[in-house]
Parts: sequence; C-alpha cells; structure tokens
Amino acid sequence: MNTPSAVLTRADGTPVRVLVVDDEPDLAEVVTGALRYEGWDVRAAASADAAVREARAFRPDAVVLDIMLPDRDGLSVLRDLRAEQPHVCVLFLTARDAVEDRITGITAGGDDYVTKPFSLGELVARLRGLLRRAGMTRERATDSLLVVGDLELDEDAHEVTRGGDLIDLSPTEFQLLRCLMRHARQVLSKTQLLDLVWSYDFGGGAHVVELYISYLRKKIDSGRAPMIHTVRGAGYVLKPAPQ
Amino acid sequence: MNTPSAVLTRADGTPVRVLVVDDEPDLAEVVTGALRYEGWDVRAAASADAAVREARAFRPDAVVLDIMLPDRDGLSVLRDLRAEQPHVCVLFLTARDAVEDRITGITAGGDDYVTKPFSLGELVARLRGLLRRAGMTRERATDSLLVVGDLELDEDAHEVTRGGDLIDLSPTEFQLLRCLMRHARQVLSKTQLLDLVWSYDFGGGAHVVELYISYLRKKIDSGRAPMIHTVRGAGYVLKPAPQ
DNA sequence: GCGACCTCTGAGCCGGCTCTGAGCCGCACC
DNA sequence: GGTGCGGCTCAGAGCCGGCTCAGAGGTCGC
Repeated sequence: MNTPSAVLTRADGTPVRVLVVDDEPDLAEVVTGALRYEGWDVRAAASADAAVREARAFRPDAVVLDIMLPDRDGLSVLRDLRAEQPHVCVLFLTARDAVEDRITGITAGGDDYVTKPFSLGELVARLRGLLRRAGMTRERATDSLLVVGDLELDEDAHEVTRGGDLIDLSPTEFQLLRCLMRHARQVLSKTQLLDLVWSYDFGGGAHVVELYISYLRKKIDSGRAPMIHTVRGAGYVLKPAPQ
Repeated sequence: MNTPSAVLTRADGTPVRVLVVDDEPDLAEVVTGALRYEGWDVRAAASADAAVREARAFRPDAVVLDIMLPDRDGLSVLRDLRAEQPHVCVLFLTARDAVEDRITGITAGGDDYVTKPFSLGELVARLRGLLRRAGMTRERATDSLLVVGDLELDEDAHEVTRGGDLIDLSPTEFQLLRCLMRHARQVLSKTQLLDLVWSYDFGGGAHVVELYISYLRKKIDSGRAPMIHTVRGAGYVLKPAPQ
C-alpha cells in the first residue's frame, strides 16, 4: 500500500526496526502486522525478560511496550532498555483507567503512549512522530505535513487547511482524513478504513465509515470541487480536485 | 493461457507459490484451478494443521485461507504461519455474515479477505494486489495499471480512461473490463467470463455477459474505433484499435 | 451537576445497479 | 430466399448500497 519511497527508513537507508512487547497474542499479531505493513522491520516479545533479551540482539529504533506485563512492570523494562540503548524511542500501551501520573513523567522525556483500546492508524502515526522527532530517520521535520491538492494536514499541529482556510475536525474525522491522505489516489474499502481508524475492539459495522465520510465531505468538500469520491462496491478515494 | 510475460513471478523468476486451505473439496478445486490458470504454483490443504505443515515444506508466497476450518480458528493459523514466515500474504475466505468479528484489523496488516460467494476474477485480483504490494514479485508498484492501446485501467484507484477521458463504470462492468484487459488479444468465451466475473453460485445464464458487453461498448467504444470484438460462436476479444 | 461536543445506532430514502424477458437483427446454412 | 440460431438492445422490476437525519448515550470541561 505504501510506495517504496514512503517507507520510513533510518539514516543508513535500512528499514526502521521496531520491537513489539505484549503478552496478548492476538493484539501482538495485529500490531506487528500493521507495523510490518509500513515496511518496517518488526520483532515481537511476549514478556519483559524476552523484551530485554530481544532488544539486546535486535537493537531496535523503537519499542512498543505494553505497561501491563505478566512478569514485570513496564517502567522497569524502560529503565533496562535505556541502560543499554539510551536513545531508543518508546511508545507505551496502557489501559485507559490506569494511572496517568506515572506516564506523564515519561512523555516529558520524549516518549509517548496510547491508551487501550487504540486504533492502528493512531499507533502508527504516533510511532512515526516519535521516530521523526528523535531524528532517527531520513524524513525532515517538515514531513509531518501531508499535502493533496490544496488540502493540507499537519500531523504534529493537528491542523487541517483547504485552500488556506482552517478546517476544524473532530478526532475521528482527523484520523479518517489522515488515513485517506496517506493513501491518496487509492481506493480504500470501508473495512480497511474501519481497521485503521477505529479501535480494534470496535463492535459495530462499516456504517460508521459512511457517516464520517459524510461529515468530512461537509467540512472539506462543501462548496468546492469534491476531493472525496465514492467508488460503489469498493470504497472511497481521495484525489486532488481537477482545476 | 496467459502470455508468459503476464505471469506474475517471484524475484528469482520462478512462478508465485500459493497454498489454498479449504475443507470443501469442490470449492478448493475451483480456486486451485483458477490460480493454476494464472500460471502459479499451487498446493492445497484441507485443515489448519495440514496447512501449517504444508506451508513449512512448500514455503508459499501467499495463502488463501478459509476462516471456517473444522479444527482451528483462522487467526491462530495466521499466527502460526507468520511465526515461521513473517512476510507471507494471507487472503481470507469468509461467509458474508461472519465478517466483522474475528478478523478485525487484518486489512491494516496488509492482508485481505473476500466474502463468499466470491468471483474467481475478484479472488485473483485481490491476490495479485497483495503480492504486488508486498513487493514479492517482479512487478513494480506502477503495475497496478493495465494498458491496452489507449485504454487504461488502474486497479488501485479503480479508474478507467480511454484516450485520457475518464470513464465511469459500475462494479460488474469494471470487473468484466479488467478481465478482458488481462487477457487482451485472446478470445474469452461467455462461459469463461461468467466463471471469472460472476460469483460461483450465480444461477443465471450467459445472457448477462452479452448484456454487460453491450454496456461496456457504450461506455468504451461509442464514437471511437471499437476495441471489443465479437467472435461469433466463440466469445469476445479486446484488442487495441488500429490507428 | 450541567451543557457542549462527540460518537454511534437505527430508520428511511434515493438512485443506480443487476438481472429477466421479449423482440429485433443479421449471419449462415439450407 | 427462407429459416433458425446467435447475438444485440430495450424496458422494467426488484434489490442493494450508500447517504442523511434524528436521537440516544457517553465523555469532558466548566
């Protein structure tokens, strides 16, 4: 789905390395798959000890780390990781109701976290942001900007403009648009959008996607040449409006 | 039946390898036949355990996997397959009403699924898409574009143009044209088209094919040199119009 | 505790798509 | 030239996919 040029790479041109640490096999599988699909080099570990061992051998650029592990606390794993690789980026996975004060200290150090249940698109975007800000990749700071035609989306500032006009979007609308923009000129099925934008435990059907597409159209396309197109029986595409 | 140049091959030039996993012998037979017709190297397995065993020996590039297997769940099979071959592509087969649960998130990982009853052309197209995007073949990313004369069909964007003019097609028209273009300069019988474009449980006769050919002609050939030709008693061919 | 916003469900509507049937045309073989 | 078959096209019925609206429930901030 990504064109090769869009793959985030390290300074030396090899794919970014990510270690996924989670003890739930299904979740680990889905996350691993999504990151691999980004073109990254991914390995998985199911416990804290395995994570430390794997990190030593694999030397990842980033670690996706579940805070609730069977054997040890995530924060102690962080200390172990940092002891050997001070510059590794860490993205924590945490339950919503879990204490946030422990985490807030972390984010000050440049790391980030997402709360369960999360969406895969969000996870990938956060990870990309971490890596980019850590200067670990070939992308420049300005590459937080997605551009399709006269439509611009700034992933860092969470800002969207069309033809220079600022457009206010809700969180879900923003994620949906980001997803469409990252795959511009390419039909995405409702299921794909559901899998990327909505959290993995979402029980509902693809109807929500239609609904949010209609919201987006109102905010982005209304009164202008449409950019969001329906492909009946297939899904939706975002394309620059022809002049 | 394909011209050799059209056969999708791995990087080393050997045919793509596909493992078909389904416990219904009839369906497995049909699918296996269709994939062999593409020039691919196909093997079959009738259970999850057999699939994992076969995959170990056969080392397929892609797996067509029925989600409803007698012995095990589809997602757990996926895990087992990925554990040994992290980059194998998986196309799930699933009943229409059984979608939604159990396989959420898989399209975000680059895998895909088709719902029963499906058409063989659809199955093949999805599989080709998976393999192409996984970079497992000689084709480049740009090869989502089919070109015959001044007629172009972009499988990713679901876009068709003739002489630069955008042509709007319904889902069935699109599939039919894709099928004709993939077998350009080659007579396809109405039965073949029926088998490829319509789902395998379609009850009607070949008359629909005539009907849809006439729709296509109106949209593609009208006012220009015709590209779709009738071969009386044999079927239809798509050829570049002579200048 | 209240209000604003966001998210999702359900229902209804509309349009277009798909397929059936019938009639017509023309080629081909008597 | 007649007849029959294969193919083409039109018209219409039914259905399905997608869009929108209205409203319930939840969350967050004040």
